[in-house]
Amino acid sequence: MLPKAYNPQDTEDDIYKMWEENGVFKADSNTDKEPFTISMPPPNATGQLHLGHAVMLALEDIFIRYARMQGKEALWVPGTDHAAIATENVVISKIQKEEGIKRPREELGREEVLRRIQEFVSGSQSTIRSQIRKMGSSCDWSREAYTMDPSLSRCVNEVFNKMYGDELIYRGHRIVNWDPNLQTNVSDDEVEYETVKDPFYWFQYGPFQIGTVRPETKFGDKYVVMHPDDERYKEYKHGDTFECEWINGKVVATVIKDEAVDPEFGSGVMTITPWHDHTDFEIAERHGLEKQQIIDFDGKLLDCAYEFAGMHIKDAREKVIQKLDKKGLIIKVDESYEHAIAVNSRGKGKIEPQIREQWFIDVNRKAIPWNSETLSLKEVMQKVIREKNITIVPERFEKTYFHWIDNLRDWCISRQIWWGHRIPVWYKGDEKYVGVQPPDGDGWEQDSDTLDTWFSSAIWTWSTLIDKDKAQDMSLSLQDLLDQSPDFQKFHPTSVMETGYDILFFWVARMILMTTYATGQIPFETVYLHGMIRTRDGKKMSKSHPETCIDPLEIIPKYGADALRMSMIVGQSPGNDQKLFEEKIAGYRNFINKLWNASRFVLMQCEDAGVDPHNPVDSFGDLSLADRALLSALQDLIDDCAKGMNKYRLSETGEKLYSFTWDYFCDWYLEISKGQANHAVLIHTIRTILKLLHPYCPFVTEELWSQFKPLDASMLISDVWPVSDDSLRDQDSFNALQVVVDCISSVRKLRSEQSIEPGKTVQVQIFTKKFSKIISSEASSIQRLAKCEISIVGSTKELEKKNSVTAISKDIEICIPLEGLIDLDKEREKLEKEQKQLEGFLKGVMAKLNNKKFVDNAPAEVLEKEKAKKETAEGKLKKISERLSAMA
RNA sequence: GGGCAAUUAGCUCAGUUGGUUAGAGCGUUGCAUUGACAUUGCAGAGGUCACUGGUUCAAAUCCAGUAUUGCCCACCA
Repeated sequence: MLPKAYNPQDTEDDIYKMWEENGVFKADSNTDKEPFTISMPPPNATGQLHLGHAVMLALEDIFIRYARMQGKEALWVPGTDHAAIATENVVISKIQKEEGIKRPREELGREEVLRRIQEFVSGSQSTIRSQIRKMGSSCDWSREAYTMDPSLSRCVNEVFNKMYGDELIYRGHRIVNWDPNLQTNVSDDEVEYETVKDPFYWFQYGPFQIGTVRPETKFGDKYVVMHPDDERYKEYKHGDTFECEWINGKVVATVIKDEAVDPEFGSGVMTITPWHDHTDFEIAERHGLEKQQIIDFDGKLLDCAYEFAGMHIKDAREKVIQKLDKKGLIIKVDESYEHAIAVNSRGKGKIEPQIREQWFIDVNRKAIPWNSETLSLKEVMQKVIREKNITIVPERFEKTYFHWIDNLRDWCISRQIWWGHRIPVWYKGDEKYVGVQPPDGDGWEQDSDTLDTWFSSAIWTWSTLIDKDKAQDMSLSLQDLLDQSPDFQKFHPTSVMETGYDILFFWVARMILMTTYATGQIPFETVYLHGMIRTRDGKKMSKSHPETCIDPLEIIPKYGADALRMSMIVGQSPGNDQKLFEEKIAGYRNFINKLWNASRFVLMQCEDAGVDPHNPVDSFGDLSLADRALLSALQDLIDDCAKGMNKYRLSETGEKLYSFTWDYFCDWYLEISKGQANHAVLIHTIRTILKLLHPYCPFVTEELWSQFKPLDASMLISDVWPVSDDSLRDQDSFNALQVVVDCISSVRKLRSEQSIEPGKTVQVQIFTKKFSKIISSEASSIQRLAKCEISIVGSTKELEKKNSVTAISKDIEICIPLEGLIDLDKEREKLEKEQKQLEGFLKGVMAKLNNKKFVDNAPAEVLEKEKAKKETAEGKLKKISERLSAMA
């Protein structure tokens, strides 16, 4: 016998082990079955699973389990990401903290640092692996991948090489977002802005007044820029020069007219620092101006600052101001100026733009053959979405996506860190070699930079499917590798890319770009974007607020993975954030337990009746009204689930399953069936519910399945998804049961209104013509559940006199009118109103159906629906007019 | 500055091409409960669907505007 309450801790690990040992997660590339593939967004190999991962794992596992039960060849590829900057950052500061080494890179050297990082990553990976298992994720561990695996690294180099060959990758001196703390540059997308308050200084610069928050960068300024249409500065011509007193003596300045200057801001004149500012850089490029480096890569001032040289910019500001003030060049200071400063999203170091030689991907060069055209990467990215080759759920993110592409600049892919894929370019003197492998001969030195971590992530859907042995054969080209990898051939393109909307740009857009370019295949059919999980106050969950922060590793032992999964799925709609708190999880724990106990009850019933719950259900025998209604509702549930799952409406489907199981099956059917159970119906229904619920809560359903599975069946995870059976559909019985339900609840209500003692049986007269048959056949159930004795009175005459629901005597006799007790005027009014509405409705539907454009364009399904609407409305209308004329 | 969204019960949220009386969970109130389950059951209270107009036989749903909140992108020295 099962224990009274479900304890997930007793079962979950064993069940996962059973699945894994039986190889049910493992997909076969050599099969005729339709493939269904998901590439798991690889967690960073830096730490622990958090709720963001948990929601991702839950969603994807539901998709995968559903597909698997539908008989598809379901493959879910797990893996981890080396997370270049994030990981290096974590390990470096760990070394600094734990070993007191101030500059680990300098002191330990490249090899040792990489070894330390690798060590850290290995530990982290095994933690993550076990955490993914805890969630019940049915991913194919035999195909586990890591962005730094040899075969994946090979793909990285192949793609780099191909792009270089197509002149889509170039090296150039550009202004980049330099982080002096981490000694690397970061991409535009990794830059965040923080609002700070800084004094805003006004200086006299020759005849002009200029404003700045950063006087410490102004040493080299020798251009003044203004808008060409600015009337105030008409007298100054582009190219005019003048001499003026500045920080370190006199300088010669040149007037530049450029439209980038906003005449409304400040005095409409500014000086520029092209080496350290994006806008200034662009202005300087346009006019061919000199660029001078003022700040070095550590954030210290260079020689051009004379007496300030070597000083950190943080300290220089005050000193520079003092000097300018002495010279009388400061006009005024605005102390409460607010502006945004750029920081690195990794580590929050302040960004100091610098000009450096970097590797870029050219997003505008037309180099990709596409049908009959040649497109740029940007255009490819736009095209696949515009032409609906990929569906984004929810759709509105398409707009955000296009907006991002419109603003997209060339992608800087080189990073000055050590952890990651080293750029596959080698130098010897002035010679340069680009290739997948190092060049032959001595004296070649590889580029010291590594690639942006998103470069390898961008090919994740397919680099993980490349045959590992084939990848060692260097004689094969990239195309050969693709052609000769069975997994790639079978499982790519993938079916769904499920991830958080926050990495739509970082990752999803780049996968579309890189994969479509490199393989000619669009990486996925659907992008499903989930929202962030927030605390009850709507704040981001972060480790700094442990009191409101929910840690899946604490929740799972307490409530079970199933409950956690359901609490994250139900109530979450794609693309929207959700608030999660413990009470909600407890609610689903209760649901799991309810399912458990319902099963326990059914098992008891079977035992009492000597029925083996493993029996096959071939026929149901005699069906009661309740049985027929239940089976009918079950068919609708099966259809709703399939529909909901196919449309990725997981929240709605989960809710339906919840309410069917609890409200209908447990609270009604099981109550009614007490004493007169149809075991075949009970077993069939439980089995169906377990199947439908399996994707949502795999552990408890698998555990219960072992109690109910037919003798020849195996594990639930690999069982077949239910299909509805129209012969079991019985709308009349379903409606009739509603009458019985109404009847019981009316009696209960009256009992409570009349304050009748709970134990006491009451007599109830039910006046009804239409439902007398149903009620008499279900009399025993009603009497038992409502604790009453009923008598059915066929005539309504007697009741009409009373004209209301009445307790004739306080505790003896109660009348329940179900029909026949009608206020004629009210009824007529109601009917007329309904008639009017229906007529209007019909008019609308007819207009649609007569509209040729609609009929021609609408999908068959929609058309059917409209026709059905029309028919039901017509039927209703007919009935109403019949009733109305009968009343008259 | 540009864009995207949200506003529904005390709280958290569903509500999909406009269609009966706007739903759920939690909380709350009353009652019940000794054989599936107190991780329970039954019943109830609680809503001007942010506001103002418009379209329609019919609007939480579509349109316009207003207010508040959140997010994304860009960024001005």
